Amino acid sequence: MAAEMSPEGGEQVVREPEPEPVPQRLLAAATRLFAEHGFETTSVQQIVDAAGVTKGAMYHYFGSKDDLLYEIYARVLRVQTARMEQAADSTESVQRRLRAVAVDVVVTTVTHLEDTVIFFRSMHLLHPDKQAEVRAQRRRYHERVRGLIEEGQASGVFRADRSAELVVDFFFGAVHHLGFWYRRDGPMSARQVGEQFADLLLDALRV
Amino acid sequence: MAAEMSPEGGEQVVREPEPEPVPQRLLAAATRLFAEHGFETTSVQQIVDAAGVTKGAMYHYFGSKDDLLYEIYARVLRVQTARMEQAADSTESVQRRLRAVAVDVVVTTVTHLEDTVIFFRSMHLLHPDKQAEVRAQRRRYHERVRGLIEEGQASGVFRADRSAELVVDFFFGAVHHLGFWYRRDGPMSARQVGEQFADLLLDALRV
DNA sequence: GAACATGTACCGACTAGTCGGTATGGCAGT
DNA sequence: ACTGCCATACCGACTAGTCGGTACATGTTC
Repeated sequence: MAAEMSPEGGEQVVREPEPEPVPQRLLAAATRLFAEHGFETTSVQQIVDAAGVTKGAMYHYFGSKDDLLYEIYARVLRVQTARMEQAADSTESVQRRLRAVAVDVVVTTVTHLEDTVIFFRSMHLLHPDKQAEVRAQRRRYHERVRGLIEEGQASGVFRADRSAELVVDFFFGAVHHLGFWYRRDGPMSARQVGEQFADLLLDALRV
Repeated sequence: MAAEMSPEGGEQVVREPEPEPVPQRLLAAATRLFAEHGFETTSVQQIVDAAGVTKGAMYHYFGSKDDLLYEIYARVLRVQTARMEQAADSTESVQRRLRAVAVDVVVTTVTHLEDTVIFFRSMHLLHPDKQAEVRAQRRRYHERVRGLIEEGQASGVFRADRSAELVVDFFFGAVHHLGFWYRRDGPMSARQVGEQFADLLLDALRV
């Protein structure tokens, strides 16, 4: 669509369907280009070209190039917060809940792999205030999962001689690194990777 | 040392000890600044200021700013290759060898945490040829570890219903993510983290 | 021992190009 | 008439890298 709407190609030839609103097109273009080339190797000009608008339009909706990046972070955090509430707050056993959370975070990560790549590669490029905010929200997520493990350890379901803090760091490290190697067209689906990562996590905690 | 030798400060006032050779000083400054601020947010001028030389000197030894980055990658690969040979090629049990490799890669990663941060954050900034070369060498390392796991699975020491490939991805993901959270002045030493990461890996493979 | 040639290790002024962002204005819709 | 949504033209700051130059060390010749 963006290619068809290339400014070089002249007039807008596609009439239906209704084009995506400019802010969403800008975010989609920014996401793809930041994931592929990096935030700083991507110019504003490239983003607006890919979105089929000009810089005036972009600066109408976004205060700065940095705001585009931050908006991607905000989106990731909204998704992860919503899904955490969904997976963790059930009445099932702690093992099932931990497993559900583990599978879900992998599936969500893989579903938004471009966002994941950008998220972990560009943290240092965020304004320090926003970086602190992002880290704090990540921390809360981390603590929710640690709480599940500690709950299981307290009840004897998980072995208690493993640092819950470190297990969470270990697991999330594995998940966040998916951006480096996972291929959507590879042999394993997101779900399969999620199930196996959950198995590995629960194996590590097995009594 | 670098501060004392600041160009703004005028003449070179430090006579002993013999100053580190310029190329090493440039690499040390580049490593610190790339880890702290990112490759592209760091200017050549900042690097040479920190190294106490000028850009002319830098370009005498390095063809480009990109060459500095590549040299950091080459250094990481040299270290990891040497240590792999050391840890993997013993006559001990496969469990002990896998454990030794696991501890070693964590300790090495933490010892060179700045290099790790740069390595995983800047891969996309390498020239495609060099990126392919780096990935190939990483792949060989990955396959060595997978081979250890498969050897253990074949001999019945490790459970065989876990994908060795995925276990390696899982473990290395956790290790490579250390740059995001590990603090040298934190509660755990590199060795302690290494031992616990090794425990988690071997737990996941336990029969 | 001095003079000279050469090579090395730098210095720092400079440049072309690119960048993010701004100011302004036209147009369509209400 | 006003407002929102853009496009266009332009600006100043900054960049990586180049280039002409200097200082010094070393080896050779006389």
